Amino acid sequence: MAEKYDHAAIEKKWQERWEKSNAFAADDTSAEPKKYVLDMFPYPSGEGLHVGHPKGYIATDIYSRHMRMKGHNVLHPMGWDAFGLPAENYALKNKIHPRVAVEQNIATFKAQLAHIGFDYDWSREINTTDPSYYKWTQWIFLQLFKKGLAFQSNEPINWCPSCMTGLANEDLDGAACERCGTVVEKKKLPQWVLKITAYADRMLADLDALQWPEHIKEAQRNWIGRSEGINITYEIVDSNERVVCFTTTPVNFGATFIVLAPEHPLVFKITTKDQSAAVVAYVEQARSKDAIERAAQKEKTGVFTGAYALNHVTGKQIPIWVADFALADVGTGAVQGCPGHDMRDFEFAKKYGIAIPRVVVGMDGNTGPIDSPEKVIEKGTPGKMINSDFLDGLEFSVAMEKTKDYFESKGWGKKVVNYKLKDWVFSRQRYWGEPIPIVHCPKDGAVAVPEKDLPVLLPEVKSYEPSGTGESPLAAITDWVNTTCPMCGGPAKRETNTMPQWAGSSWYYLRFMDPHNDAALVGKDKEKYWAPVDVYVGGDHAVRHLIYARFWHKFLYDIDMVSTIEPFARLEFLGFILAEDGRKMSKRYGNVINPDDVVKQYGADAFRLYEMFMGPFENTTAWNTASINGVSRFVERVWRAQELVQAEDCKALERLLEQTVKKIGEDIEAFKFNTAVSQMMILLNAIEKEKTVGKNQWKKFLQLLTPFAPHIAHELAEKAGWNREEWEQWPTHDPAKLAADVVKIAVQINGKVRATIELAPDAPEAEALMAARAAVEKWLAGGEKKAVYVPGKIVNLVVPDAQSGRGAD
RNA sequence: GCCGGGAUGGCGGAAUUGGUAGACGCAAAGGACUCAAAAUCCUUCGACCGCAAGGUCAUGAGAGUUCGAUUCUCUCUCCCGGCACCA
Repeated sequence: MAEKYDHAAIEKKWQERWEKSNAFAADDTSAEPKKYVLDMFPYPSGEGLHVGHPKGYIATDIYSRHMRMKGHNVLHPMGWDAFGLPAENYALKNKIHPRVAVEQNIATFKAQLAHIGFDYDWSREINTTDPSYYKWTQWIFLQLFKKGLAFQSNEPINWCPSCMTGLANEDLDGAACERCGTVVEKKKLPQWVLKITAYADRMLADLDALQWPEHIKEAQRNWIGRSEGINITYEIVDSNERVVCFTTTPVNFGATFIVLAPEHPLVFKITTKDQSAAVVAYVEQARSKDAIERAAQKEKTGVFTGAYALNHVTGKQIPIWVADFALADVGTGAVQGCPGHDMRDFEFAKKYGIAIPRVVVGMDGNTGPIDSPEKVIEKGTPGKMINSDFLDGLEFSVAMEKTKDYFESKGWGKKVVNYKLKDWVFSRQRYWGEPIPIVHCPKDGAVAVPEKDLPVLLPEVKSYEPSGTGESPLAAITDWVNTTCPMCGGPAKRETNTMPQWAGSSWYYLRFMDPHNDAALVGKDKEKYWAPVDVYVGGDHAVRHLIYARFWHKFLYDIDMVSTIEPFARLEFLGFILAEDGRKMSKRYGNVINPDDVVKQYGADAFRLYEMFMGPFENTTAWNTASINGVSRFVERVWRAQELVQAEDCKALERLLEQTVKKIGEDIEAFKFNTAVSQMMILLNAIEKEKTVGKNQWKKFLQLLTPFAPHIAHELAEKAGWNREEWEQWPTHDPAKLAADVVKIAVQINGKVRATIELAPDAPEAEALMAARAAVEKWLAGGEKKAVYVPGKIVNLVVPDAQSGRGAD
């Protein structure tokens, strides 16, 4: 009897050995095919890792170990995304400097990871808060600035009164701060903004070719929110002003009013004296509500400005209203109301007694007045134009295109593409971030810090609490703020805002290719060798990180820093692990499971196998401690099976082994780890049943097991006496050995299985039918109408209905 | 409301993409070993009828296509995710 498997000792032994031999260092020049396998790097929080975090890391570890065994040169690195609010808030709460907090948290995370036996190349470890790293984050900002893609703005931005900082649209959950749930306010602050919208079209178009999950691509498409339409310019009657309305559906023969958002700059310019008091009051009350309150209103409200615009095609004067259902930051902030053909416009017109003409006849053929919501024919539904002069009889959608052309030819409008995506508000009024490398000079304005002076170091400071005034805490450090202008040498002040948490993670995958380069963010040779990331694994971040990184990458491509148009060729989405109670794992609920405890009790190999065996990789699944027993038993049984190894191959195992080699290779490639694990269990079950396994067969089995359970596999291989070259390679399967001599074939009567027979997989039809009929004789008394034979699969005999239902009774 | 993804035993989930539904595992029940327990091993394990042989029903619901549907088509219900007074 072999001794009981001592996972603690054996796992420690191999982890130390791998670390000492630097076993997983990537080679920048190898001629072997390269694979860059990357996890979304973690944010080292104060809570430490819970069992959900390593799930993705285990998957990439399996994938990359598998690739190494197949002879690939693999880059599988790890690093830390450590700037931003969570670290700063943690530091404030615990009264330690964020730098110290981050150091401690990283140490914790790293120790936890070490126990799981990952194959990271730690020589490439990076940390976004390291000056040698953020030097290049700042460098990218400067390039954006030089190309006019980073600019200053005074537009009102989202301000979280609780986090005391401005936020990008991507940082919102609806109208609330994604971090703390506080409803954001609009605040006018001088901001740095990145022109991500300049890349909207390319980010949209290039999605198609990516090997990404459909729901992520869809989320990005929704977020970019492209819509084609036309900006129509209306003359305002008795005024020199004009109002521009954006519409995708110019049903202009039916346009009977215009609505301005309360914040629209024209509101007070065009409001007549009589209406002034009402408009002022309306705008006041609209401003007092936040976006959520406004959207929650059941009824449309609005007030007439007293002004009219001229409808180009009907020649009629149409009233201009102010209403809060028009949103200042959507389109042009002004909408033309076509109440017969838009539900929202209909409600508004109905309430305020505005004309509702019909200009489209829908499928119901109804040509009467549109007097109830059901009769509204909205865009996207089929219909024909009516009461529309030269458009009459045309299909709705065709007429819209024709209208756009017509308006453009008349100079009344201009076709435009509108995006929901807004430019990236890039300033944060907080301490723990990359300083924005800009100097403000009274003479030269905003001046880039010369590249040779990078990084602009984040100054050490005693008090880094947010001021809440819209000024960064850095503004209080006068000897840091006061500097000289790089252009004129005169006195100037540093930019005191910092970059958002998402800056450092927008390009980190490039730094892993060349982490110690002091002359460039990534050397061209290294970039060409490694790019793009072959497989990127992570959850969440469907929009923010993945859209920001794609934006920066495309910009770096444009300035010839990278050679691919997309950073991540393939993305595998990771389903979360919930707590046993079905809730999110959180310190707050006290339901967190620490991987350290699981590894201690069951071992890293069992832990790894369990997380992969839980279900499909992309599924969200609840942790179930009882279920670990299964994989834990599996590990113990593997250990015991070494006693069954004999010199001679076991014939009975041959075909199953071939199938297993094939299946596990395919499953790893496809990220179907759950079925791969189950296949190994099937093979082990067979080995135990046969009570013997050939030494060569055992070797193959261990090779298949290595990516999943590397510790025990290495230990058993060592005990069997194989050296590294001999066994650290992926087994191949022989397709000829996959085919069976005889297969079980189901015999169906009218699609119901009545018997099984054994046949050669390529048995001729006559033979198959004869055997089948013999097996189900009693069902054929009423005759046979038809026979279907699919070799190797099935025989189906069709009999008259009366015979199909009953058996012998 | 629009878009994307789902729904299979007590539970997690399989099913070669139209061919024996429930692989593999958990939990549960019975048995062996043991003074006992743990561990291990053996057996049972979708529902219903039946002593059994066997049969009937069954992949969210309902229709359809097909010799044959968890898989394809349509309608509906519910769940998860993205967007949303988006003009």
